[in-house]
Amino acid sequence: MTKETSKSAAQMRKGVLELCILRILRGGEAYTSDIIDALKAVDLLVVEGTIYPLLTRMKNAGTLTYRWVESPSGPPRKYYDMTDRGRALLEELEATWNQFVDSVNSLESHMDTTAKNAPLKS
Amino acid sequence: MTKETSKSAAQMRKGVLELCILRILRGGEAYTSDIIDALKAVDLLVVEGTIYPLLTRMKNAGTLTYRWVESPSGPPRKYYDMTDRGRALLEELEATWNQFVDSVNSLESHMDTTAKNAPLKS
DNA sequence: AAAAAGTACTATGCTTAACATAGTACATGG
DNA sequence: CCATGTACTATGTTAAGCATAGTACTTTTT
Repeated sequence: MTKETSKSAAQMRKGVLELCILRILRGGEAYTSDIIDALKAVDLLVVEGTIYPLLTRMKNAGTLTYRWVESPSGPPRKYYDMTDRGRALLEELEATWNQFVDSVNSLESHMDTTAKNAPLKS
Repeated sequence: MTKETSKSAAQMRKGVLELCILRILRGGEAYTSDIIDALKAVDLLVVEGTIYPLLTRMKNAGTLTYRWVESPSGPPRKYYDMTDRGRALLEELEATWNQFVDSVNSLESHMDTTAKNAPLKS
């Protein structure tokens, strides 16, 4: 992947991380490292620094809650879970995402949309 | 669509507009209003102000060229076309896009990834 | 018991692309 | 000749991912 496309990839990630987190949490509560690992596994995250503030934003927005759970090794963990508001948002984001993908892919086929206005070659 | 999801939609658009423009131009040269209309038709663009600077960026990056064409009504138009570099970038962005969609959608199914680390309920 | 290492979370600033809005220039029509 | 419409340009704002550094707590090591 070139420098140019990796920049595009970073931009594409914007806006879907929230959806991805909600999708992960649909399977049950998880703590930050679990979420990070799941996202990294599918190359949707580069660094931890991105996810911590996002989880805080989502918690403040009322889409997530967390509870402290003692860890077998290390400091206690925040286990996150969806709220009802989060479940509603997930549904909306699913619809938005599917629409979005359809829109982008629709540009693959009908390339005559612009042809009707094409000028004569000089 | 709520205020929250429309924000997400705006974020999702980031990074794919370049790909979309290249997809549109694959069908042949087009001028800015053609491109804007095509993008608006599939809800991938809100305002013109976004696309003009983007086309300039892409021209400066060497992925696009343009030629002036007299208009039947109004000022002359910039007709854009892909360069060889643009065609190469298009291929890369196609791959990046497909990978990206697969990644996001892969989070739909295996929701047991995190379950193995799930704590006991208190 | 003190030092070292590892884990989990927090805080600050940067970059970039979409958005918003206003403004300029040119051509046609009344 | 002025009004209207079309095409392009310019400037500033916002927001999310990225980069990096730092704090706090726990377990392990010597």
